[in-house]
Parts: sequence; structure tokens; C-alpha cells
Amino acid sequence: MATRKLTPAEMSEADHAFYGLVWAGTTLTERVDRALTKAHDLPVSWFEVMLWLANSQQPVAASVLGNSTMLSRSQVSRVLDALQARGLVSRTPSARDARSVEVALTPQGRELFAEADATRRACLAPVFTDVLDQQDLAALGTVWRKLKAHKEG
Amino acid sequence: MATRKLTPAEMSEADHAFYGLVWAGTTLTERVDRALTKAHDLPVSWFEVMLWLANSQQPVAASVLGNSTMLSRSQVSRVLDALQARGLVSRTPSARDARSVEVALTPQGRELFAEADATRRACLAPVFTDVLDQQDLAALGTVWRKLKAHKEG
DNA sequence: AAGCATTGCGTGCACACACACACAAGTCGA
DNA sequence: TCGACTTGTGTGTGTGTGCACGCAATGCTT
Repeated sequence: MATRKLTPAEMSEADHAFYGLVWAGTTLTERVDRALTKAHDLPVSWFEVMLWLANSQQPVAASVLGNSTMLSRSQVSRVLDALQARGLVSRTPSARDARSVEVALTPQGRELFAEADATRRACLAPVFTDVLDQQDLAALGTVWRKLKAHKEG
Repeated sequence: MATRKLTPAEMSEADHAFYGLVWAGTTLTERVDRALTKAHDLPVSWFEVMLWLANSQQPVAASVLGNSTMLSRSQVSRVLDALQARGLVSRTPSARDARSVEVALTPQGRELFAEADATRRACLAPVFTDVLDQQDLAALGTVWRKLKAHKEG
């Protein structure tokens, strides 16, 4: 299996940064997705929706989820179908706007999310504690904030 | 469009790092994919295969691509079909191993790759020069190397 | 040399995703 | 009040992707 790897010397520092970001992001996402699916039968896209719901105490309009998460609005629609079928979220028509749907986690949803978030942390902990130090984590946080501010601005 | 964002204070530093990595990776990939598709009708997955071929002067076995890139072997197979149909790569049976297929960039493939890599850099440059500094880039490179070493070990 | 496990490659299938469209409901202006 | 435009949501459709499998070729073991 003589896999020839790309040697670092062949790439510029910006290329390093780019490929590092992409590779690390997809690898970690896959890792978390497998862990969540195996432990709770919960794809990571479902988890992401639940995360946003869990972080806001108020019910959230579906359109907000479509704009905030990395999922498209149509995907949010289908994920909500699935979550609702499992009794994890509730969809109630908005009182103010008859077009809008207020989405919220049910008690079972909150419970499952807590467990799922624990497995996510457990799955990620080895990577973030063993191979990365506090300085790396801080740097990544900084990068995120900068990129997010750049996109919004 | 009152999108409620997740406030940084609600998350730990490790969560910052994780979501930052995932978000930045997918966002940048999308950005590059759109640029490459628009300019050269070249999806980023095709580009990635060409990148690995371009970086190794020797012809490469298809299995190597499957193990080195972030694509599955089956995906590599289909991408090679498409690239071959456009005359960008050549697939020749290996002389040593009749199962194996040696893949290499054609002259047109090399030419298109050079152009595509230029648009990739042009597309990424604003982000990497405007919002990130040398320290950030170095930190990302370090993270990549650490994670890759961890996975291989 | 003969049988069996392994490896390399490609394909059928199912699923997830985004895009475009359809429809309902709200908003704004004349 | 009536009309056109915008916004919120859900669905049909095509594309891309990974998984499981099949086939061919190789190597290993006896």
C-alpha cells in the first residue's frame, strides 16, 4: 500500500492552511457523524438542527434554521420531518405569521440532544486533548471569528 | 431576517475550534467549487484528483488516489471516467500488475490544471490575505500536520 | 501446482443534498 | 380595496456520493 503523500515542502503556507482546514473539517465531521449515527441513530445534519434549537430557549422559525445552519432550507424541511416523526421536535404554526412555523425541541428531544452532545465531546476529546494544545485551539477559534466576521461584513 | 447567531460565550474553546474547522472547511470548499465550476466547468472533486496527479511526476495507481484524497475509491473511478472523457487524464494498464491502472495527466490536463490552480489561488487570496495573517496561516498548518500525523500513527 | 485469501478496480443501489418551482400568506402602494 | 411584489415553507427532480458487491489478478501456503 505504498501511498505517496504530498510532501509539505511542495506547498506554500497558504495552501497548507487551506488544505488543512478542508481536510480537518471533513475528517472530524465524518468522525462525529459515525459516532452519532452508531450511538443514537442520529446523522450529524439532524444533530446540527437540534444544536441550534437547544441553544435558543425560544421556539425558532424554520427559516432561521435555514439561514443559520450549513443546511439548505429544503434540507431543513426534510430533517424536521424526520425529527418530528421521532418525536424530537414540535412544529407549531406561528400565531403572528400564518406562513411561519415555530420549531422547538420536545423534552425527549432535549434529553437525546444532551446524550448526543456528550458523545460528540467524547468522540472529539481524544483529538483535541491529545494532539492539539490550548494554543492551537485558541488559534482555531480566532480563525473562525475572523472568517465569520469577514463573511457577515 | 432576524437571524439569531450562536454567541461565542455559550461555547467552550474546544467547541469553537471544532465548529470553526467544520464551518471554515465547508465554506471555503464551496467557494472554490463555485469558482472552479464557473471558470473551467471543473468540480472541486475533479480538481482534487488532478492536484494529486500534478504533484507526482510519475503515473499514479488509481488505488493510491483512493487512499490519498478525501474521495472514496468508487468516486475516484467515476471522476477518472469524466476526466478521461474530456481528455485530461490517461488510464493505461500497469505493466507490472494487470489489475492496476496507471493514471497520469495529459498535456491538456496539465494545462487546465495550471489555470484552475491559478483561479483557486485567486479565489482564496482575498480571504487569506485580508482576514488572516501569517500567524494564523502558520497555526493552521501546524494543526494540519498534527492531525495528519495523529491519524496515520 | 493447486487452492484460498487478498488486493485493485469498477458498478448497482440507496440515500442525502441542492436547485428550481409551487403555493400560501403577508406587505406595500396607488 | 385591489393589485403586484416579497417572504415562509414544502415538494419534485436531478446530481453526486458512499457502501456493498462482483470480477479479475496476484500472492501465499501447503
